[in-house]
Amino acid sequence: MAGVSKKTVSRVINDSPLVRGETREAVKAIIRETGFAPDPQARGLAFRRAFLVGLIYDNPNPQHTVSHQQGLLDAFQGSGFELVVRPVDRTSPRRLDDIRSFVERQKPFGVVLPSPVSEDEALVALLKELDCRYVRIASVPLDEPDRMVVSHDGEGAAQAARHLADLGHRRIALISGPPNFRSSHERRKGFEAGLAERGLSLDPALVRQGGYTYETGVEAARELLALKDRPTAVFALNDEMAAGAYTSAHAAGLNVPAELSVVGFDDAPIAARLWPPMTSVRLPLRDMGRLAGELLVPTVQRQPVLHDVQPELIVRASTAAFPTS
Amino acid sequence: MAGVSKKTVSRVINDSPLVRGETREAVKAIIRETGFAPDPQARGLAFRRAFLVGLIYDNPNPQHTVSHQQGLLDAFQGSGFELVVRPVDRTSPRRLDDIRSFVERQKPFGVVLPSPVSEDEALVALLKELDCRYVRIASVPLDEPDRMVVSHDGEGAAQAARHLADLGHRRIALISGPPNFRSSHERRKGFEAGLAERGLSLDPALVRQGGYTYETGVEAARELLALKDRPTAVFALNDEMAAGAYTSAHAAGLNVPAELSVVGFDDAPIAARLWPPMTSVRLPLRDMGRLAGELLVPTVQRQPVLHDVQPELIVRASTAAFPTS
DNA sequence: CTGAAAGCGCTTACAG
DNA sequence: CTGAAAGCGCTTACAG
Repeated sequence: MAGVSKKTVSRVINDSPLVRGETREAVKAIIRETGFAPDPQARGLAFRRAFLVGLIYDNPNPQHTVSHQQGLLDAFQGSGFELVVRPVDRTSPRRLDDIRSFVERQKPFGVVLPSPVSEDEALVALLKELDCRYVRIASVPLDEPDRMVVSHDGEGAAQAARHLADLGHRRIALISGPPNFRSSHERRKGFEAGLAERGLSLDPALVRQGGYTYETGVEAARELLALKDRPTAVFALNDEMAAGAYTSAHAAGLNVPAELSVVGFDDAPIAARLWPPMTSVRLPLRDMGRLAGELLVPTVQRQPVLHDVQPELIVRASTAAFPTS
Repeated sequence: MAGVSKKTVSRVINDSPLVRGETREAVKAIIRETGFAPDPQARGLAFRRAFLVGLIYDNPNPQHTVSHQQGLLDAFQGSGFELVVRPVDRTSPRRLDDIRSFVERQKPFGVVLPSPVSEDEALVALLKELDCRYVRIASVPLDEPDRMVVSHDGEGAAQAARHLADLGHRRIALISGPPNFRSSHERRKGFEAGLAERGLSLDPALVRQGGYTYETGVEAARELLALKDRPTAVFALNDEMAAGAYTSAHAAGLNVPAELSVVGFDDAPIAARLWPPMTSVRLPLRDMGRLAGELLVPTVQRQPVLHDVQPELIVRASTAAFPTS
């Protein structure tokens, strides 16, 4: 009803093919001049689906959460989608009811699930039942490609293994993660594969299970360093536990890296701030968030979307040749 | 039109006083049985205001962001409000346009501004112009009480000062923060006040300005430790810079705490993971978020809401008596 | 204190 | 390819 027609505008906004190119351009021009922006509430009501994307997370590492948020927002740039944040307790049985009521009430456009929530098959089943789109972020493919961003943690762990092997280490210890985290298995498998490439294998006596926390890292490393024939290098499956290994090395009076090389995983901010600065495997967390967002949200002109991301070993000063030359 | 009437339900949900107690209870009972939940989209459309609260932040410390989010969600528990996340670049002139279009389009119920965004008066003026409610989180009152959560950083810094003075330190250095952060001034003022209580004063020769980053902490501490008459203790106005002080102490071959006591501010996760574990001032970040949420959102039965929160010095192993007995 | 009407700003079928 | 009608699920005045 403005300079042009009236509810054809709706068609233009929603990219309906039933509009002549001429008309479309005219309307677009007006929209640009006016700075018109459709009301997301009204649009959502009519669509029966809100322009919100939920981030459902349960990660002890705030860096992961914030980086994923950043990446998702990179993807939503100018799309009109908003990011809504939903922490859950993955050990709580109430989590399913929480998510059910969130999805039923808010009718989000979709949700993204970083690990370890992405590994919660009961939650994913619920999402399917509710007909809610989702994208999972995990270390390995767990779903059809359009619903996955894969970080290949195993490859990162393999890089760590090669690095330590190439430095001459032979007695290499591993502090693993909790068995209910998929990433823990993938990182371990990748590490063993990397060692195998160099003709080495993991000595079961040099493996301790941790829980991805600082405290469990302290304890696991304490045990390892108390061994008669102690390891000359240790790979911890995340930086929190690697920081724990530093602490136990200090407590045992061992110098890092002269007497013990340490490698972590995550390249959290702490890695570069410990002394000596720690070698660690970096995950492109922000990119992972961005890819998840691109997968979830339909953008007008989208390049072929990637589903994979590659970890990278950041070598700092916590690893040294053995024997010391 | 159900067991009872029909659009009286609306009145009940919105706590209108124009409903008889009896009717109200009857309707509430039905609501409870049915598990009925009003559609936030439709409600928002009619109210011309969405049931979303925006968190507008620009904080380099992800722990702050995530803890504030947690606290806000604690407050929104069961209220039907959702938290939408909006990082901004406080140095970008575009930030005002970004926030303007966010507020105009989404019509959020309100926004919360943690520091340093809370100190951005141009942004606050914009919010007022747009008639958008807000709550600021800052180290000192910057606004009327109902729009403020105050963390009293100065008091935390004073505790650090007293602690170091009581340990016998006299040559105490300060690594300050960037001048455009209000918290930097407040922490410094509080620190000087704490020293004054013990009859001490800050020696200008022992003050260096940092930028709240690890790197600036490294540099500031390097200079301080190179002084002929070097300090025996250093207070850094955040943990990132305090971690930098550890690094420079290592580089200078100085033992913490035997030759240098270090105190940080924030009690970030890194504080407890450094070696030796670091003494630091803790801010109750989650509580701060919760209070901001309670201030913003009208809850049925609300206790008198607090606007203040108190920091607490967490003493660990980076501080020791001087001279060493 | 409670009901019938009109409207929030969009969209989806339905005709032309 | 484009317009007029009905409806998304709620709320705010307006009468009773």
